[in-house]
Amino acid sequence: MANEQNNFSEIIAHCKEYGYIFPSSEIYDGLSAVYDYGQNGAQLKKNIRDYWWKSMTQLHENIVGIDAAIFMHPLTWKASGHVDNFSDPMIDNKDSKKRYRVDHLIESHAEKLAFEGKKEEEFALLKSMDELLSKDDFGGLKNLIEQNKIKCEVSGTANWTDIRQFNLMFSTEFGSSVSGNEEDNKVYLRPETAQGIFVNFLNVQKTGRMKIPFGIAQTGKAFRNEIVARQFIFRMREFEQMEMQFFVKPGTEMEWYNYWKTERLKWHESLGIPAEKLRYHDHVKLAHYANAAVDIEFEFPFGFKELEGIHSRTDFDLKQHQELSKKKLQYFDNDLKEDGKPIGNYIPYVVETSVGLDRLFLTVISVAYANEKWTKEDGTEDSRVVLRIPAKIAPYKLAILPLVKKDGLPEIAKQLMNECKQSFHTFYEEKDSIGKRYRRMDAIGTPFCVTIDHQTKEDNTVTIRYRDTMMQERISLAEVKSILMEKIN
RNA sequence: GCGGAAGUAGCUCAAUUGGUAGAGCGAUAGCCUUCCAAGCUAUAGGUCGCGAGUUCGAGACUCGUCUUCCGCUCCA
Repeated sequence: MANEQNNFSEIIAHCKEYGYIFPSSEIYDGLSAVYDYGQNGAQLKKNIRDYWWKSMTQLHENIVGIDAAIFMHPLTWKASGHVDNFSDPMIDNKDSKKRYRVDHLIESHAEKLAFEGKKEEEFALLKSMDELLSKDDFGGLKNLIEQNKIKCEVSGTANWTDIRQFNLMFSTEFGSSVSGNEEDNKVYLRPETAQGIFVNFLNVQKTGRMKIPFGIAQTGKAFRNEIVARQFIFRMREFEQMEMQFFVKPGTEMEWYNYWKTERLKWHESLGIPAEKLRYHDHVKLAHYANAAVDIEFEFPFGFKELEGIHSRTDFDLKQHQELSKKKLQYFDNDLKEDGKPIGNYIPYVVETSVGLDRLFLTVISVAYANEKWTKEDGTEDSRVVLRIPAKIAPYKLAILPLVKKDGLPEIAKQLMNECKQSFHTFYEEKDSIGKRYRRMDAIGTPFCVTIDHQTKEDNTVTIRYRDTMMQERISLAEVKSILMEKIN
């Protein structure tokens, strides 16, 4: 356990040291639970995102991608339940440090009153609570708690903090003109990308002439005000999701749920994530919108945690949006029933796959990172830190290294670089000994190095060196590009 | 938010009882040319997290503050 913790700090340090991830606004001491991706991190993140996008849209002809705005009409979040379900007032007991939802605390006291036969007091308490809650009168609620001498079950004291509201969503002001009422201008930064897909369901279905079943994919930033946000990029306030909502005929949702459940696990394995580090975790307690839900969990250095969620969301979202927008969000199914007539209108059911891009990034890095030590043939110790990132998503695909920086070797190397850089990301380096340069490429996860030496000038061959095995072999200079193209696809 | 620990160069860490900051690695430039880090030379880089106080004098002592890490609390 201590070892794993250690390993995790090593990974975090490595990410910073080699341009993968920096704490946000670091020169100002950072901003809690916000991180920036550096030169190598941004490239890796983009490669993962592209890989996902391609596997969703290009490899499934019935899935298309969109890019909806982060700002959405405020009613969106009323419809989704985010406004009402996730902004409960909370209160802490100063002695036990235990935190309660204010309504839960008062309700459990009311139950106690009922148990004692004090029906009238119970009724009065609940009535005043509802009134105060609807007015957001936190001072009044605290008075109510104090008047009723409601105590913490753990500490047994009535030593309470002030009531505070924890909002899941970030809000900001919309429009440059200021109305008298702040609420009029209030918009939220989306806490999930899914709603951008739901509100565009009809636009995409009609303009793309999509037939059910079909999917809409999207990647993008989302924002959540987590109460506690730690564990590096695992839980951030600003993060990126990769979501696909799959619209199906009601009654067929379990079939598709199971399809995506296996499909998504296979996809993660295709990224080189070992099967034994992945597992399903079925939700027993379901969210208000779902009739089935499973997480794909990955064994992070700090334990098995959610990487991707697959939810059968029923017709909850479309139905809600239909109700609040007063627009019909239905699909006319022209497939024929047994009686020869079309099936007709219905609100589709939705199966969602939703993976955190940052979590996937951390997964890839966790799997890739290795601090290796071994004994050389002459008996001395040797070591290296290597990121075994799969070639298809590695930031740099190839490093081109002249063995020495004279005798015309850099010229040959640069010519090769010009030939390759249109096709894939290459890195050129002529400083320091060749071994040191190999180590540097290991540390940032470059899968292949090609070294130009004096023999190159004689027979047009170069050494290709493999990051994972440290093996090397001679190949033709002319074939470098085509060999690389083959290896990274 | 609470409790504990820690903040000195890019990284890892030093600096005797308070006397105006050092090393290794790394980086940069040059030398050497050698297919798996740790050869030679030179250079750069720190108002010791920030603010105040005590003192002739503070990296060190006191208070405050910020940040990070660990634990608890919360998490659709």
